[in-house]
Amino acid sequence: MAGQENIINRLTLDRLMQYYHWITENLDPKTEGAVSSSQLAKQLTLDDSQIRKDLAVIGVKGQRHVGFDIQEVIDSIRQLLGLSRSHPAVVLGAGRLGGAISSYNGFVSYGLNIVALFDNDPAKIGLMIGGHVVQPLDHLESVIKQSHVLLGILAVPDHAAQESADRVVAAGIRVIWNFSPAHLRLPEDIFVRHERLFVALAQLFYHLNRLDVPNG
Amino acid sequence: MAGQENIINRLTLDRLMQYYHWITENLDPKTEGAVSSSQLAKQLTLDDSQIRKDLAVIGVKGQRHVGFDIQEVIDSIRQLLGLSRSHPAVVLGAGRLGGAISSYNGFVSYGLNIVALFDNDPAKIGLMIGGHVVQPLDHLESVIKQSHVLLGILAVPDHAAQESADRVVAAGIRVIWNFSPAHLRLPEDIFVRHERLFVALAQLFYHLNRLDVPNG
DNA sequence: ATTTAATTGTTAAGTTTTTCACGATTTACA
DNA sequence: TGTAAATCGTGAAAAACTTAACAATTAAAT
Repeated sequence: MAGQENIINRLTLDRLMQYYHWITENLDPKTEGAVSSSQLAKQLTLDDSQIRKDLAVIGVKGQRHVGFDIQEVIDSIRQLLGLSRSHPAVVLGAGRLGGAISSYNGFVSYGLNIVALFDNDPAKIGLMIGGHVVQPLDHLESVIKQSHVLLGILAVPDHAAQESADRVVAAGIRVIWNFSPAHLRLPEDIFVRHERLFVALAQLFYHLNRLDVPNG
Repeated sequence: MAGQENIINRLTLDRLMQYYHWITENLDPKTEGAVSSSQLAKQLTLDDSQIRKDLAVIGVKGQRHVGFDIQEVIDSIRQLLGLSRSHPAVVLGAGRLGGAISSYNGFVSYGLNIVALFDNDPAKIGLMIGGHVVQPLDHLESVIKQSHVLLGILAVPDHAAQESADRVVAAGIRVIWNFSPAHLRLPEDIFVRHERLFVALAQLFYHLNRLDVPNG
């Protein structure tokens, strides 16, 4: 049916973002008109038909013997993700990780707009981190409402994560980017992306341990 | 064949780490003897047979009608990943992210041992960050060799990533945890885990955009 | 004009991962 | 003792995801 749109899955979205990033970093739409799936595949160590499928999902058509129009790929992904718009977000937790997230310009260039940074530690309140004054948690609800914020970024310690999540959801947040190790239990209509950095250690250590074993 | 061991895949390792984390944070082996797969599944929003299969992979047997012995689960995962050992690592990039990684105690408690933090910005060299003095990149090779470091953590900007990776590999690093957005091209025997935080924005923005659409 | 090489679009095949389903046990309890 | 409830272990089914394959087409080269 017309207009019926399937939800694009996580892996495809992640790869589309990678394509966008690589193309905008490495190609100039003015001098280079097209990019082929095999070129992208080689650069990103992926399968070329995977790339053609991903682009088909968002309606980008290639030209045979030529490839995909760079400007069209860029525009389509920008359109799909709203990269030209500003996406307001609040960050909870003004520790080192929260500070890093709040001040990283790479995210800003994609349209992530941190409107406030919160912490409940009196020693941190008032500090300037990455252009943001650290505010007390009391301000959370009013900021979320006034700035119509729908995205919450959690960079709080494990023990505070569930409570923080419940609180931002109650205040109107609908999408959460969770950097805490805690698994959050939230209503089904709240979208959560867990970053779970610590689980990577499992894979890293496992592979390190196998290096010693000759028969590994 | 005896001793033949299949490589445990990424998803299983990640989940095992989650089990370990949840159990050690929430259960006490002394007071609670066993944990059931359905209990874990409920807490982590997973399928219970998934959990039984993951534990079977590492040889942990449960007891019917009881569950899995908590101490045995903990010990087996610690053993598998070498969580009782110290894993020396170097961090490249003493920006906010590199600083956050270097000073996060959560990683330390799993045995990650940051032996040095490097940067090529003269303004940063000599600074104390999370208990580590920032060193110039000239020291990189000697530190890696002297401390027998096999794990390198990259928290450098996009444009410096490939060069940094090549350099640590040349110095003896075999496993890389890459926080830069760049896709690294390295020899096949070097294990790389890409963190690629920015790709999460694709999913977050996509879901945010769909909230507005009533028919989404 | 013909041939060659490159490239898409897409179907089919293959692989991996997750979920389901249920027999076999075991414990608790009436 | 017998019944009910809980739980594992595992094989089969389903779902999700990736890779292979190739006809169709196009541009470039000769």
